[in-house]
Formats: sequence, C-alpha cells, structure tokens
Amino acid sequence: MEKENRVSITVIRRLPKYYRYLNDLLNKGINRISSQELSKMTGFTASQIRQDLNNFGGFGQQGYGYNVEDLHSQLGKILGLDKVYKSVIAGAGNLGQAIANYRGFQDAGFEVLSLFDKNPKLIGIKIRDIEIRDVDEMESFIKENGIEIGIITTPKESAQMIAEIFERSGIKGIWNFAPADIKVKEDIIVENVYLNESLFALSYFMNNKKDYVRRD
Amino acid sequence: MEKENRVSITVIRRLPKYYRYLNDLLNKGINRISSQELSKMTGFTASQIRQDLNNFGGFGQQGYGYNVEDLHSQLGKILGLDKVYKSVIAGAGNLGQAIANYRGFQDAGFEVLSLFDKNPKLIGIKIRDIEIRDVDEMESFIKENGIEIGIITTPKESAQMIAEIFERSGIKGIWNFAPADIKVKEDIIVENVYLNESLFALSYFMNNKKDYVRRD
DNA sequence: CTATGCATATTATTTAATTAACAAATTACT
DNA sequence: AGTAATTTGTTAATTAAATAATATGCATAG
Repeated sequence: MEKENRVSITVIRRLPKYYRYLNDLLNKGINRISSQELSKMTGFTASQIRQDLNNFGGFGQQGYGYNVEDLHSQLGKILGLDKVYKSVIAGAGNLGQAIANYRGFQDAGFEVLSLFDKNPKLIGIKIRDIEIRDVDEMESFIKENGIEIGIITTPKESAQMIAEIFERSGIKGIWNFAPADIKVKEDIIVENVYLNESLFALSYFMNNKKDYVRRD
Repeated sequence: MEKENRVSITVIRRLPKYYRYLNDLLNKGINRISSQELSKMTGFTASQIRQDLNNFGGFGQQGYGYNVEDLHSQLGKILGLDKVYKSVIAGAGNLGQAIANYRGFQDAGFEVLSLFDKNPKLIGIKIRDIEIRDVDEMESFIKENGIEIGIITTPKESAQMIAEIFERSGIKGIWNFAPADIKVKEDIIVENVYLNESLFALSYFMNNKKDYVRRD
C-alpha cells in the first residue's frame, strides 16, 4: 500500500504542457488529435506522449486518437484544476502584484484573497479589488478564510519566517519565489520557482551553444 | 568535432544550485567543503555532485574536498557569470518592473538598459533609473546598444511578435515569461519560464501526495 | 457488412541518469 | 614519522526514462 506505483516526476512535469496545448486546440475548435500530431506540436515523441497518458488510464481510442475536450478535462482533473484554491500572497512588491494581477491564475482556479506586506505605505492599497494587509494579520486571515495555498514573493531574508507562519496557519501548499530553501514539515507541498537559476541556465547556454538543445 | 561529449541538460540545470549554495558558504566564511556536506545541503547525492563537477574538470582534492572560493569562481565562469550582459525587457507591467527592480540579477551581471511597452501611460516613467520606452524604438535601441538578452514579460498574444523583433535586432538569448512557445531561429537561445506549469505541478502534488518527493 | 488502414495500449529494447564501489591522494592524529 | 581516516576522481553496476516494436481494437469506405 505504501509504495503503489508512483508516477514519475518527469511525467508529471510534462502534464501541464499537454494541458496547455490541448487548451489551444480546444480554442481552435479542434476536437480530435493523435499522439503524432501532439508530438509535432510539443516536441515530445508520440511514443512518450502515449506512455505518459497511459500512466493515468487509456484516454484514447485505437484508430481514432484522443478526443481533445475529453483529454483536456481528464488532465484538468488529474492536475486538480477542476477545484478552486484559495491563496494569499506574502510580499506585495512588483512580483506579488504581478501574480495578483495575472488573470491566467484566476482562470485556472487559483483565487488570491489577500496580499500581505510589512511596508505601511502599501497596506490598504488594492490590487484588482485585492487588499494589501499587514503581515501581522496574515495568520489569522489564513485560518479564518481557509486558505490552502501560500505564495512567497518576499526577499529571501524573510522567506523562512513567512513559511513558518504559513505552516502554523495550516497552509497545504507553498509556491515560493524567493531564492532560498524553505524548511517546513514534510506534508506541506513546496513548489519553488528559482528565477535566478533559470537565468543562469540561459547564460550557460549562451556560452556553450554545443550543449543547447531547444526544449519547449 | 560535431558531437563532442556534450554535458547533459540535467547536469547543467543543477549547476546554478551548486553555485547558490557555494555563495552561501562563501558569505558564511567557510572555505572548505566536501561532496558529502554539499549533499546534505542540496539533497543531491555526494556521488552525483562529484560526477556533475567532473564534467568540467577536477576541482577537488582527495582527502580535502573542494575549496569553496575556487569552486564558486569556477562555476561562475562555467555559467558565464563573470561577464556582463546587456538586456532589455519587453513589457513594462508588474512582472517586467519586478525584474527590472530585482537587484539579484544586476549583481549577477545582468544589466537592464531599458524597458519597452506600447502603453503611452507607462512610456517615460523610470524604474530605478531605467526608462520605459515605446516598443517602436526597441529594435534600434537594441542595435545601437549591443543588447544581447531580450526578456519577454508581455501577454502571450504579443510574445511571438516581440521575439521576432528580438531576432531581427540580433539578440542572442531570450528569457521568455509568456506562456507561449516562441519560434525564432535555432541559434538564439530561448529559456522559458512557464509559471502556470509550475503552479499546475503544485496543484497536482497537493492532490496526489503519494507522488510528491521534495526536491530543493 | 466486411475489409483495410489507422492509431492506441502495451511490452520489449535501448539509452540516459543515478548510485555504488574502490583505488589513489591527502590530511590529521598519535 | 607512521598510520588511520578522509575524500576525491573514475569506473562499474543499477535504476529510471525514453524510444521502438507490435498486437489489438475502432473507424471508415466501399
């Protein structure tokens, strides 16, 4: 029961990409797609695509391919995008505001209920109806509103402290933009976005073109 | 000559992490480190760390370990961080401003010379001495100033158009934040930051804890 | 209603990545 | 100085991932 066949991380990281392309197809009104066509779009091999999808069940039909709408909705369920998540953002600087402003997240079911900051100049300001509150109120806000996701967009010096508030408040997942490792108890899911690491990789490839293979 | 032993992407993506930890050690005044200690810090196995580093040469010493300052500087060179890159940002919304504001990039040698937008309300405003200009001037600005890196923080609808301006202007690398695949000629390095994919992965793991293994 | 071709699901194979093992070099201790 | 304890570089073994192959089931055309 413990070690049921877990889906590998490499597969999981590809799912959002499939989802995005299926969404594009849906918007174009295309309702049928083969793994071969998906391969051309995504750059992954057809074989890999079929294997990836079969981790979660046989969504296709021999001789036909995949139904775009069905596969899109199935992947949405697998990714948990059929639910609505309540979230808060710690750090109301440009990055925090950028995330609060981004419609794409809202549309995918990630609702930002409040931003928090310690800068008195920011407190009280609203970003698209979302109020910036004092970080001292964050813990009680999270508890009272049943917030599940905490987003860290503070400088790295504050990241751990914020993470601990999240932990105390019962947050289930953390989306961390600070270039620091945060330590919280194991059952909290932490997804890091290390922008500097991405930039450094760009820099590396610019200096070592031989190692570069384009991946979308 | 063509297929000299290329370093695998998975290795390259770990280098920035090593670099970051070494930087931390440097700031702490620690001048010696073993692969085993690095393993504890980073979560990678000691064996993997030694193998990764040996792709680029033997930086360590048997019985001693690695000299922090030396390894840090070597990795910096490998990543191309010993140079200064001139860059511009297309899209002066919150995200573009966040990047322009972020000292960390500046410190790593990524200099933002200008932001560009089509919104007349933004044009002329300065972010930390960096002026926002009309996107119509972008091509000539890039050419005149020898800009090497173009950063895309526009909505996805404009991303391809911006990428084409970058291509025409002789940009060498593109850091793309728009959730869209951009098509440019093969010798331009493209590094994508797909924030929605990261968020979807977080969502997946929150719904499928069994598949989650923390990776820093 | 049947035959042909298409495209999946699934298994086998190959390739890549990770981990383990160990000889050689160095440090640190007695 | 001599010996035990470290710790690397490197090769070998193992595990994981990607690709290829193939049998099966549907769709479509006549």
